[in-house]
Amino acid sequence: MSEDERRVRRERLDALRAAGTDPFPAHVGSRMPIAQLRAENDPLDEATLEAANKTAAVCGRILAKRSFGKLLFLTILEDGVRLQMSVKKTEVDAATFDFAEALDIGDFLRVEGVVWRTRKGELTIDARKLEILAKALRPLPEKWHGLTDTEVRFRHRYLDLISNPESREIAIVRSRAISAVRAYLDAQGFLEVETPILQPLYGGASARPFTTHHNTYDQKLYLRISDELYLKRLIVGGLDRVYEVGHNFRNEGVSRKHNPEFTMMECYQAYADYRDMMNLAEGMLQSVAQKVRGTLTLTYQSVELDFSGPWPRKTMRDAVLDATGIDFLAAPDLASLQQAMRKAGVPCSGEAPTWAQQVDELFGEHVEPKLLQPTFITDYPLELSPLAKRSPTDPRIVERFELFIAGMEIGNAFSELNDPLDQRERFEMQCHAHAAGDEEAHPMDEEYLRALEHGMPPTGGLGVGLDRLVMVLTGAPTLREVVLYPHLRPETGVEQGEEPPQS
RNA sequence: GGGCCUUUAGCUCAGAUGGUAGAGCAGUGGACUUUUAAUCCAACGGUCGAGGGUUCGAUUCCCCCAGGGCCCA
Repeated sequence: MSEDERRVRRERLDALRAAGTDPFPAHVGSRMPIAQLRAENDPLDEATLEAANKTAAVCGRILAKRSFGKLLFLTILEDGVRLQMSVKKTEVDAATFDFAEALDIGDFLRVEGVVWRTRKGELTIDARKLEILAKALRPLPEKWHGLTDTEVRFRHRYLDLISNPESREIAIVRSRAISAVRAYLDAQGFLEVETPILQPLYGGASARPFTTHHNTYDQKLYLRISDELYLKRLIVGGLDRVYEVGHNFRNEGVSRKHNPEFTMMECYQAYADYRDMMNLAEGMLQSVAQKVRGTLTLTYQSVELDFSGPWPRKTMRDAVLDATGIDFLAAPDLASLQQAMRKAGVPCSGEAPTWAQQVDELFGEHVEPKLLQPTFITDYPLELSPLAKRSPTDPRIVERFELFIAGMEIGNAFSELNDPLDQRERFEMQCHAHAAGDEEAHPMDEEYLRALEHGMPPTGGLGVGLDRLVMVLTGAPTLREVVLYPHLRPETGVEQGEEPPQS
């Protein structure tokens, strides 16, 4: 019969209980964070520490154990910082030494002891008193190679966070970045609000929704695909600067840049337009980069990104024209645009059903991947933007921009359409598109129209994809790296609540 | 959804033109008071992702399914 590690650990847990020690005590004695202990003692040399003979107590999880018979070294980890501890047979009683020897990698403990420095110069706490804080029944991933299996890293993110400091760093940067976004908006007088995630009607973006059901009301509900329409109703209500940070849900596949649920910041500002939103976006992202990375020069996949402004602003027409030689405004319908593409030698999938979608495809294929430096692309075809205000100079386009960084759409903004009659027409256009097979087309929203009919001031709105922003800030190659729990298919053949054999 | 790759011990990985498999780390026993990927000795550890087919025999070849990755839509 082979040794089963979980059984061995379980037996040790039982032995602790049998000896009257709670392996999961409720209270933790006084302690000093390891980071603080290091900060105070790292500058001190061996002789100084020996003369000081300082006592301290720290807590942490055991990462490694090196035994020398009468001397034991353990490496513990607390809040991302490591510390070596020693247990000497000559300095503790026999029971404490045996207890230390029976500790497993992964266990949490509290140690009180004397701070010293080894011959090799390692700051170490020499135990006088040891207490277990929590027993681990499973081992940690391998100490040298760590955990690399992507699937395990995502399914058991806690192991990833322990094993891979880069993953921990991403989680920390993410949190700080989102805090920095909030701080920036708060400082600009924006009010953070919360709007429904469960909505009777979805809207504010082109996407298919998830559906769910409310039992007691026997009501069909959608998980929101954006916050937009509810936030703009608050503008109607006189909350002139509002924002929300939250999850949106879009019923679509997973890719390097997509997860079915993702985090978005949306903000709306009364008496502003999309130009104001450009300034806001630029200022916000510069502030975030400076705060969390301490610089306006970032490196993404070995490309240096310069966040110092002003960021280039280019119309979609010019961007497509420069990349392909095609002026889509001079080819104002699908047939002439596709003819222009053939003439320019640009491959045409022939799948785009409308002029605007052909423009979108051209842009997505030939322009977007090349937009590495922060760039605002402005003036989108009206059909692609049913909630944006028409350009006063060209009725075919709207006052909208998207912000691109590292070849990804990071932000989307427009001068919000506040003409209820125009908005109704746009919804009707969307309904026709839906009837013609565009499943992502926007549904009619009478409640929203009603709010607009009461009057909405000129308003600028901005959405920023925070997951992608964190990708840019951390250099992460995929969105899954910056989402702690990315969407995965259900695992097959999972061991369910398996009990180790009882002794 | 399509193409390619991948799934072997708890972890990181080898491997056989078909004869049921190895290493390092972890774990176990032993030695060891300055290690930090500790070292040394010994024993232990596997439904080779699931199912089916071909075969005397499949983890290996074929089919199919599932998970994961990359690229494409």
